[in-house]
Amino acid sequence: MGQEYQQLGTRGDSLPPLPEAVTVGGSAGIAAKLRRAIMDGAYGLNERLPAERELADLFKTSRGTIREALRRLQELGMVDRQIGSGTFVTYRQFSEHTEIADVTSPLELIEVRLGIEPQIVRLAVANATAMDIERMRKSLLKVEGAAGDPDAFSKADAEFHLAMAECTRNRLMVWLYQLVNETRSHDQWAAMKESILVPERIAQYNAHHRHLYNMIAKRDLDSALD
Amino acid sequence: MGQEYQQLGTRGDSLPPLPEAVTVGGSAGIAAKLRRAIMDGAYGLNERLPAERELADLFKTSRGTIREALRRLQELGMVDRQIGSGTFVTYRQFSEHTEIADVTSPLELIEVRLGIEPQIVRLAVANATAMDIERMRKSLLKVEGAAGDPDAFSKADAEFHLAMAECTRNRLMVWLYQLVNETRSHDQWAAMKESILVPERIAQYNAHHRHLYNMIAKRDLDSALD
DNA sequence: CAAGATTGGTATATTTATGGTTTGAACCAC
DNA sequence: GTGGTTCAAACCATAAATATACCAATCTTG
Repeated sequence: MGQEYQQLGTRGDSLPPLPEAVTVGGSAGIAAKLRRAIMDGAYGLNERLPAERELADLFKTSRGTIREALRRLQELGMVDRQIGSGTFVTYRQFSEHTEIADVTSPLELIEVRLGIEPQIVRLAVANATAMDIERMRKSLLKVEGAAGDPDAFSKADAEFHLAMAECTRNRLMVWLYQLVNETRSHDQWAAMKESILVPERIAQYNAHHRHLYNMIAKRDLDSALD
Repeated sequence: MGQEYQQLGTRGDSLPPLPEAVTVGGSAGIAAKLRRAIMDGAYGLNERLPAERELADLFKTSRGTIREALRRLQELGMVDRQIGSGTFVTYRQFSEHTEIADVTSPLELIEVRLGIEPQIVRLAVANATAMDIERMRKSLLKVEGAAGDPDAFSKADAEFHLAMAECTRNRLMVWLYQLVNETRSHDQWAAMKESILVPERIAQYNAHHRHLYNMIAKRDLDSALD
């Protein structure tokens, strides 16, 4: 039984001499190595670590020791373990630059959306092809079919409006609208979704959707912008 | 499944002998590979992916695993699946500013700009602070001073409209408008600039600018949207 | 238009992989 | 000796992957 971690006097680790001092052996040392690996990004957020038995083989130690090391990481909140699945990283590297989506309030999103959509309708009425309208029709059916599930509705709703944006045949417009949709998928909006998308509101939206579709399909601009 | 974490050296106390290991097996790995393929353009927009049974054969896995992977892609909004037809890509590569800018025509840019600006004016009238208006005034003076130089005028014009966008106090709106401005700085637009920005047209624009400024400064919505 | 083929959707049972737990032995520092 | 740690092996509970069959919508072909 090679007990290689007993050389307390000598630092076997070739990493720069950290003030944390000598690399200890056993579960503590393994925990430190794994922690370092996670913080260095070797394992990203939500990624799975090797199974306990594999780690035991890799570190030439027993599974019990690996479990002890993982238990420490779990107490540190760096990993989450799930029976039957594996051990997953929950540590988030703080490299994130603040995305616009993270600082956009639902009100700002609605303001932009309301501002863009009338122009989308105008251009859609003018430029939509038969294929565009067909795609829009399918999206309409899908969103109407998802009226019972707020989550599915939200997704289908985004798809419908995107299909409408594509009717403009304006790539920049499609791109802008897609960005708005992406923003919509973030935290604050997701939190509001449940409370906003009550059946009554969904019914209103669906009526509006069908109205928009009919007007674009019939090329009736004045009515669509009511 | 079969991922062999190669045993490196048998150094007793080595650096973390951790597996490179991004290759998570199972559905997660399959999903990652497919996602990569789509984002690399191997499958374009609205293109059909191989059938589930084919993919299962390709990846040497079961259909259930393929379905799980596709389900993840669907949740990411990258694919759409239709019974009897297949799985289709809904992901658009236009996520980088540079790419969309290169394929946007001046007409598309104008369409978007005309669509956004009325809403910007509305929100600006409602939300502008004294400081915002002061900044807008300075930009107005600068753009009026650059009337003789098409290049300087174009730059100052963008600055003026950005100042107006900032009057909305809507970060998403400002962000969108910045993107529009960035797009405007590219080749096709630059080529047209010389021919479009004749003195007469510049005078028209400047009159419009001053009108917008006055209306926002006076909080006069109806008049601004004439 | 009708029939067969193709495709995604669903269900079920089996196998495999993984973390959780227990037990017992060996070793070490105190 | 005592307590703590490590090692080793076995077993359990859960989840994922596999394998198979069938259904429903769609497409293709005659």
